[in-house]
Amino acid sequence: MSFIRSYLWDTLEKILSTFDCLLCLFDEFVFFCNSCFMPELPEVETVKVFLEKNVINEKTKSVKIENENLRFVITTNVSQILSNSTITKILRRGKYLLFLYNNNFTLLVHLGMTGFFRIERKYEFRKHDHLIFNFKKKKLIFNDVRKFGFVKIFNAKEILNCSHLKNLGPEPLSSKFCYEYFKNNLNRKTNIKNLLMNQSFVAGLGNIYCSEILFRSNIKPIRPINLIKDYEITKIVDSVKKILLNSIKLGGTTIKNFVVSDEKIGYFKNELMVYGRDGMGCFKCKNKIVKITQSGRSTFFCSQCQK
DNA sequence: AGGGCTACCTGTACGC
DNA sequence: TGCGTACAGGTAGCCC
Repeated sequence: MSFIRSYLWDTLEKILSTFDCLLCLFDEFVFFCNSCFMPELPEVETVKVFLEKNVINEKTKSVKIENENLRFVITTNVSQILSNSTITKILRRGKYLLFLYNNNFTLLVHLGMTGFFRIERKYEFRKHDHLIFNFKKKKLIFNDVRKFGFVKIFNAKEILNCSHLKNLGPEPLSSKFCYEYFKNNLNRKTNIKNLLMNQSFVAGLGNIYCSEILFRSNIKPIRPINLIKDYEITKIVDSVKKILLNSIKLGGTTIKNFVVSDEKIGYFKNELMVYGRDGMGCFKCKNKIVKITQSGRSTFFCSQCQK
């Protein structure tokens, strides 16, 4: 009996300590989760919310550059400019993050394919750490395995006119992205998937969401845009907004499940209807999902449901 | 002018 | 087991 009691107690203690440990690492788990997938608009928005909670009004004591060789070399003036300044606001534009500082400088951040942030009280080096922001009681670390991401410093006045931001199309969740805007921009010679992927047409959509949006709209990704009917424009605009909003919402809820249940799956993986499902049955008609290559990128669709 | 292609990068999966 | 190769994708920059 005492053996059983002791065994149960040990087990309970183990479970509790694991749970406690998981809770402590909650913020890190959030970004491991993100790092499993390419950051598109909803993921960048989730990162933005995380940063708002953790680094707003925190004075940056110093910035250490562990490795300056990202997509663009990190200039040494980044650490000089940001030391002893305070982040007052975090903004998102498309897939870009903007850190606004109280000294009229703005740090432009792109997560690339695998970039993510984590917060630590005591810094522990991990492979592919590139940048460490030292605050009074914590550290913000930028890690990027494939180095497609970058950080660049700009004067606040120049930032909106920089080459990365000046040609970006409207935010898909804004009222600017609507039927009229879509209709007035169909004078390009391309197909619907490439149009949605084009950041100058609409900012923030990536390869995964484009496949999903077109499945929801019942439109084949290779369709030339001059053959898109008016009612289909409405359908696409609607799908863009619904899918993005749903994904942002899920980003905030199922991560908790991820932590508690320790399932090593991304939060929107369960929601994917076509992406990565080639050879498998369509959820609507059971027909096999097809994978093709468009402009060097994989596209997934159902030839039965999408015309 | 603008559309299309490719390099960049590294971990992972797979075949031999 | 171990090696080689293909693949994944966001963006800039080049080419046509």
